[in-house]
Amino acid sequence: MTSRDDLGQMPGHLIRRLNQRSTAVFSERMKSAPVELTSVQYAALDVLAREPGIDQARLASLIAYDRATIGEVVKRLEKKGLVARQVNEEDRRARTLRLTADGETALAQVAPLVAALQAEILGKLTEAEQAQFLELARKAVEP
Amino acid sequence: MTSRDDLGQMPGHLIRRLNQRSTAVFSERMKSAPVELTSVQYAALDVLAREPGIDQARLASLIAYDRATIGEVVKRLEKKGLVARQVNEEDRRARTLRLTADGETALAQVAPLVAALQAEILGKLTEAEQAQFLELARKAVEP
DNA sequence: AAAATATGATACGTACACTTACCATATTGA
DNA sequence: TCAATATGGTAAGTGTACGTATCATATTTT
Repeated sequence: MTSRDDLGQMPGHLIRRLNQRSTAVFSERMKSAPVELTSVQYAALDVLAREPGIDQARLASLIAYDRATIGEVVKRLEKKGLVARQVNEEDRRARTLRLTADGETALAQVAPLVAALQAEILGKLTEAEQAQFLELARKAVEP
Repeated sequence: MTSRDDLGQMPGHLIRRLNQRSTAVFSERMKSAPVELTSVQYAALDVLAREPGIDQARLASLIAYDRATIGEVVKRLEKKGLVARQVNEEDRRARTLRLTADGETALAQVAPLVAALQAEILGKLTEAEQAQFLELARKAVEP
């Protein structure tokens, strides 16, 4: 019989391992941060800083997440006191999201760390290769 | 103040979205399969077909997963009747893993589907770009 | 051989990630 | 305007994914 394709060569497998490396680097570097955030939590804070007052559905769509997942993430951020949630009086179904003062501080402290760790994720590649990879990745996730 | 890097350009974010796309394609295509497997479950079956009799720790290391996670995955595969687990008499700490007949069948049925869906994950890229991407991804996850 | 150490597996806890179903509120359209 | 539909949020269920602790069994060291 013909042998199946090697798992290790499959896009799906490679991408999963890449993501694994990415989250490992993120949480490792985050250990030395004043506030410990997961990468999703960071993404949420980042978007809320740019677009204060949006609701959860919009937040979810901006960072390409599921509504239910974002609900959980926001709940944890609220519990940590980094995000404030209040009912939108114009549309009582929606909850308006904002960073708290602590949230602003946390984001400001963590942002440089996150920016710095990005290169490390692709640390096995040369600068040119990293640029090339990002180019291809951007194209691959296009809607 | 200087503006933070755009989230959408960050390796970590891009990789996460890629992985999201990958798992979405996988589960979408799997809906029409005779046996519905997750990508991790498939990876486990694939490795067990090549190396019957290995234990969970070795399986975890071969597909680059955490021991605890694989324990759960194997438990579900056992429940589905696709994998058999038995205490290794040479080392009573270890559990020896094997595909059942159903497991062999499931793998044979699903393997072509999985192979076919791989290209779709990178469907936004040309053939040449896909090859280039895989090359870079392989290098990026090197140990 | 007893003590120290290492390793396989599991349990528990935390955090995603998504699906489906459901409730509340808005919007649309007959 | 009132029924049909759409949308925001939550709840429940499934399945990763990993850290830490613990237990059982092996291996190594003294």
